[in-house]
Amino acid sequence: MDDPKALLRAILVEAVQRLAPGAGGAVVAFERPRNPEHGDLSCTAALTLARTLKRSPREIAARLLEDTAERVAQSGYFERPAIAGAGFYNIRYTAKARQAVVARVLEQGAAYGRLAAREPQKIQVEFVSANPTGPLHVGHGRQAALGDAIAALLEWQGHAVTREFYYNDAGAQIEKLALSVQARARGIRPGDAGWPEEGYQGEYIEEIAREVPNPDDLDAVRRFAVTYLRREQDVDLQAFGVKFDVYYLESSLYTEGKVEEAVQRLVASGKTYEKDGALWLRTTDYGDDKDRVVRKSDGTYTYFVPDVAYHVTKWRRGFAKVVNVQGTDHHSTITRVRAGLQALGVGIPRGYPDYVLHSLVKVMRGGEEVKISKRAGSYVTVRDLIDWVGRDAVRFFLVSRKADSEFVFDVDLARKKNDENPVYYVQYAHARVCSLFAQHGGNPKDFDLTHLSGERELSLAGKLEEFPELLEAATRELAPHTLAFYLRELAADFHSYYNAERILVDDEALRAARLALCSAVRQTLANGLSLLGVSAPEKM
RNA sequence: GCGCCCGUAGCUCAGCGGAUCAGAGUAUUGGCCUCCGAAGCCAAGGGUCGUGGGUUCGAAUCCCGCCGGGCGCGCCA
Repeated sequence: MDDPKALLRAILVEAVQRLAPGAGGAVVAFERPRNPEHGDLSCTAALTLARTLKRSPREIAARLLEDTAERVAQSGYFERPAIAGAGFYNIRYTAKARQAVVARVLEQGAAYGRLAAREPQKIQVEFVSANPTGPLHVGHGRQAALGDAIAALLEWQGHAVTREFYYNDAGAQIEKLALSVQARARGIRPGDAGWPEEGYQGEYIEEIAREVPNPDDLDAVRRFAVTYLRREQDVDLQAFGVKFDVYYLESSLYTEGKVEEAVQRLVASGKTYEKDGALWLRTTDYGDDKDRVVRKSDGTYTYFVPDVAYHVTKWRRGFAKVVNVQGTDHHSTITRVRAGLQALGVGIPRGYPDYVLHSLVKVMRGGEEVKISKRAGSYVTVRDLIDWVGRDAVRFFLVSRKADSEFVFDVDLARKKNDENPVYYVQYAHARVCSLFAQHGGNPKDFDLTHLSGERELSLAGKLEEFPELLEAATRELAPHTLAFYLRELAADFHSYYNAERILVDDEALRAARLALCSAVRQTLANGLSLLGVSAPEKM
């Protein structure tokens, strides 16, 4: 089946090139007018061209219209276009085009919205990357929800995606963990004499301490504690429905000589210098506000070095694009890591890697902020959230906001099993369609979509048509929250339609066509929810 | 003090490569089930888009100042 929008674009690009021979096809851009009176698509080419052509947008639009109106209308997919406002070229889909959308969704099924990438890339998304020093906190939850959704979106655009978890299994934090567990095993409690400096105080330390077989062997304690907490994090991630392809150990960067190699390359690049007994890198040459220490005067490396070495492995492993999902508190590392990669001079692109930084999550319950949990002490855990509101609500809520906005997680709202809760609202739309099938006796097999002629059903079909391009934009912006908003809107349109029109009418042909539309809605909801890692229940 | 991010309806937030951008949900108020799940729908009220300038034919959107909030600013990781 041909793609109406691609056809429209081709016609307009051709006309634009006649009008402005130098202009690229990129000026043919479409907007989705909010006001339905302005049609389904609005081409802004005339506005964009006004400056270079030095003519009024309306005049250019009129020329475009004259040149293309006939062909556009003849396609059968669009009404005759019209010029409006400052010079917008407005297009409305015909009933035939909308009916075709329903057919397309049903034909493609679980693949509706997927794209066969024109240029498939090997892409890595690194997220969570929590050190094994305690249970995952809500910030990790936000990263897990965000990162997994971004990875899924990239896969849907046809890319080969690796989900990766990087963790520090050897540094000072781990040492502190081992000392804390050891102290606790010897009966020393936080605040007592002999309690390690800045030791971990959560109750989980006590649990580990109770089970550690040989408290006097610090190495053994360290290994035991790390294994214990890694296992616990895995259980939580599994409960959250997130699965990683690769767990990358920081220690391997040392044992495999990658850290040493990175340092040697940096020195060879001529971008380093010695000062005060330490080795520095001129990161200021790459936009950093101060130079950074590579090797401390005591001979050990700063964390910056393994960080750079780690990103070199990403590049060497063939990841053309890397997305790191982290909290905004890691902001300063961006410039530093990129500068380090540039200084190596191994051909890594300037903006490598990409970052998605998210702000804090504030958990509210009973009108008050929750700041502590029994198990972890000073913070709320992912496990707490899942226990309180269920996995679906946690995942949907955590991706339903722009990453860089602070997020207030309203536990009471997420617990509600009614219309106030957006997760249930969307899932309910899905279950409602399933319930229609149950009453009808299954999914309709034979249907004639030309019976879909009402304004409401055609507009609902139009909403389905937006899905693929919405996913494309969400992926480009690395912004899964737009998908959460879309699903809410689609559910709203469906509920509205359902209340206005009876689906299971006596007229068999009409009934079959309407059920086919509902089926397409269900499919689209299910596809969108699965991208967010949220279930699409048939009954609730 | 410096850097980055944020400030949109009572509340939680979309919109920010300029034009067709004042939006959604929720809360409040009033309607809709003898009929497909009312876990739903329809409608009303509610904002000089933090503030003061600037650029433009046009600014919530771009630029600058200020106010308010968040996060960074180690030879810590």
